[in-house]
Amino acid sequence: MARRKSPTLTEAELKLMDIIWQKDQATVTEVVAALPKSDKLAYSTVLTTLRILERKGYLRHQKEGRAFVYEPLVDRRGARKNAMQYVMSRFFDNSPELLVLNLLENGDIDAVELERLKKQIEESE
Amino acid sequence: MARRKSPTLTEAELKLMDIIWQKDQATVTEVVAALPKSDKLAYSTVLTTLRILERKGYLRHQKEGRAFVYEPLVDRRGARKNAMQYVMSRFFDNSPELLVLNLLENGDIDAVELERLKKQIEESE
DNA sequence: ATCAAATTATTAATTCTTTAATATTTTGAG
DNA sequence: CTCAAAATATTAAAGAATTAATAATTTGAT
Repeated sequence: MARRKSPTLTEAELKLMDIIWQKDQATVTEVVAALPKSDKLAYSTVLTTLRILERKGYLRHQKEGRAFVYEPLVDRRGARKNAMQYVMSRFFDNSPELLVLNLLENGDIDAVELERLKKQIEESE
Repeated sequence: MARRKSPTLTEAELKLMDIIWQKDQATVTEVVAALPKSDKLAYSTVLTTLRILERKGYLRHQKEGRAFVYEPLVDRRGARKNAMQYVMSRFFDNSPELLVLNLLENGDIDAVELERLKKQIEESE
């Protein structure tokens, strides 16, 4: 038997999604151009990965003029939610409270941020 | 060229880590026995995956009596931290505050939990 | 000391990911 | 209409993950 599809976006996939989110929509050529020169990819590489993203339901494309224009079906907000949902279910027993508690315990949030958070909580009540 | 190693624990890996965390340490046979009958795995499958986990630095083993006993090098707390670190860096611009804000906005945390959280924040100040 | 049971090691098949070379198709320019 | 450039499609190689069959080794019991 073989492995299951990755439940979350992989590194390479995420890099391309970042570009498309930032530009709203993009052709293959535009994505290639937008890659940081530190890690350029071949046109065909980008095309293949965009296809995978389409198969996974993160993108769709339509012919516009001569080229395919890719646009997100899942926006950044949605991807964030997916990622959090996964981590929450697999590491934090589906408890957002436990997750936040862990952040607090690990000292990942400094005093200033804590104050701001408290205010945010009060507002959202 | 080829893909990079998964930065986080994969599904199959996580399932086995869950068992070992829960038991503190375990032989291959014990892990196999502890698998839920809904998704049993062959002895050799478990062995292979434990080897991978060892290669990744999540486990180590030592011969104890006749069998290898595997024990965690990364505990649940550490794995949680790894997972959060990854999500935070890749989806939340390294901002734990942004992450928590998203949880609040998405309504993932109910009123009772919010109260409790506020108290926790006050305590940790 | 030998044998069978338990355990580990080897090997392998399948799928996904990542990368990219090359082939084919489309289309704008002349 | 023809041709070259641009774009897409095909193909593929190699690493990683997932699963497992089978081979080799170890060891406790008799």
